[in-house]
Amino acid sequence: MQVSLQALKAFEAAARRGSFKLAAEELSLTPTAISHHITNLESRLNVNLFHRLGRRILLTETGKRLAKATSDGFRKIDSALEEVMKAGSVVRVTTTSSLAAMVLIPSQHEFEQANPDISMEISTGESVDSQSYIIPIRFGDASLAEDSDVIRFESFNVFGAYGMTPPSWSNDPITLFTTEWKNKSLQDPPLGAWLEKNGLDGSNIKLKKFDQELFGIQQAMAENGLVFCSTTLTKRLLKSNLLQQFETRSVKSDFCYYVPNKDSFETRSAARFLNWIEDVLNQ
Amino acid sequence: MQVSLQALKAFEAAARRGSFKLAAEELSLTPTAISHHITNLESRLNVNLFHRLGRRILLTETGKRLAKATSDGFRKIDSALEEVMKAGSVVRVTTTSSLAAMVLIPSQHEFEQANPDISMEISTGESVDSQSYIIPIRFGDASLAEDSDVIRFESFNVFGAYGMTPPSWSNDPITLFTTEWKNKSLQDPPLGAWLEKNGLDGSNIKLKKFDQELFGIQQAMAENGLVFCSTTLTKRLLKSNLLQQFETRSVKSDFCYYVPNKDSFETRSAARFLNWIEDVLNQ
DNA sequence: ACTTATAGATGAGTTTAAATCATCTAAGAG
DNA sequence: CTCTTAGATGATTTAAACTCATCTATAAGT
Repeated sequence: MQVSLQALKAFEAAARRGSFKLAAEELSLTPTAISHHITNLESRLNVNLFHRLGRRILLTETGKRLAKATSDGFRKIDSALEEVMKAGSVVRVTTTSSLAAMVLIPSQHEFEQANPDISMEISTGESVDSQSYIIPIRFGDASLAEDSDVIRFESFNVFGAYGMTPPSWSNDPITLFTTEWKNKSLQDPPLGAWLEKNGLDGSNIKLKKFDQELFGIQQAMAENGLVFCSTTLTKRLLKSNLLQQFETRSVKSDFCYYVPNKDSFETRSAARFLNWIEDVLNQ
Repeated sequence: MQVSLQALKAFEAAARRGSFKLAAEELSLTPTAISHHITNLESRLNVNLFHRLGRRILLTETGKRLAKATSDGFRKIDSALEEVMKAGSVVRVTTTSSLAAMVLIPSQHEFEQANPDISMEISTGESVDSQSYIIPIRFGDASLAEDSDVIRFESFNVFGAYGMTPPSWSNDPITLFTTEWKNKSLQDPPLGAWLEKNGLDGSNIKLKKFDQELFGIQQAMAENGLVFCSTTLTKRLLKSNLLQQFETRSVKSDFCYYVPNKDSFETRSAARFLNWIEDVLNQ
């Protein structure tokens, strides 16, 4: 034996607003609808929930008790719904500063245009958040990550400012920016492998190291030297003629970007984001 | 931007029961209805609430959170509804032992037959209950009660066992049972006024007092004497030929039965009961 | 005192959400 | 391998929810 949830919703709003008219406005209904709901509810429950005082209404004691309970109950439900709906309409990503700057932020607009019902929030760092809705894109050793969690295997190459004269790999001294990872458990970038693959002895290379690839890229763009870094991070810059690649060949590495427990995200927007970012990184 | 409350109800039941089929049974719907509700809710919220494992379902973490909130919310609402519905379908009356025994209990069945959707609960004593649903019928001085609260003005007379020889008011000694109220603030029953009205000097009357009119009535029925008491309490007994009234005339009194704040009861059943009891007492 | 405006009440008719029906798939049980 | 069963899906039906039109009784304005 049930009562109408719509009627309870109407009653709760009328109780809280003290007016059928205001309740109707709040719920986008007519005052007639509210009046019918309240009257039917009172018949159903065999009680008076409101005193009718001319054209004003006043909750009875019984009405007050029911109003408090329904208000508390609906608020609890609405709060949870809001959280779930927010999770379902916002993608929250946390990642390294370099990936954020070079890939995510520049293509955020593209994602949001393709998914108008989802917005993206990007943060950097490795803060642990209790909410399971945050998608962490981590940089690390592919051999230690689950295969299914890897979204990009990294390759490395040397890049220089657009328009600069290609370097003479065997004559003049060359300033080369590279990275010393903050995370000391990671191996160095594969510069040795790159030299070998390109048949270079590197004797004229003067290394300068930053703790973020981003900084080396910025120096290269300023024509202060060359940068040895991830092809992932430079892809967009190459297309935009802000950096150039030389005749050298990139080398694969053991580094990767991965999302721990990638398959555990339950929102539709998380799934769509992950599909999209894999496409962006690997096309 | 709303979600269907029906859908939330369906979801909560499915989450709690772990089965669309069991949820359907609980809500008197088809499993199809549950399936549609859940699917629409997931689309609306942009999340997966259940893992579908063949023909079994398993809540996701998001589903678990929403299930807890909706369960808590609906439970709060259902508890309040249950209390209100109970109040709307049960009339609780507390009154004196005499009125209960002589009027309420004997006619309870009549009330319940006339109002099949309401049941009556009768208690005695003057216990104060925090619930406002208990209707207290009190005995007292009419001059101290609100006019609108009075449901019966009391009259008194003398009664004897059915079939006994009418007494000779001036010759043989007469044992007369009367009442000494527990409530000392009340005046004695109006025996003096009755004697005067009936032109009797009462010199052959031997008074015996109980603290409840009920006891005097019982003694009179056992032919152990006569009883001077309320005409309200004896009406049914006269009709049932269990007591008889003599040629004497009843006297009005300042005593009454009243219901404090009679107009404040908000349940339909309280209203119906009060109308009914006034009819019973005054016809 | 009269007129106008307004909030709630009520019955009838319309609209839309909710539900069922029919059919299917894929698993679990015998 | 066969049968049973729980959930999925699209089409149709049903009933709840809502609006419309009209009314009443008050509150406010003149």
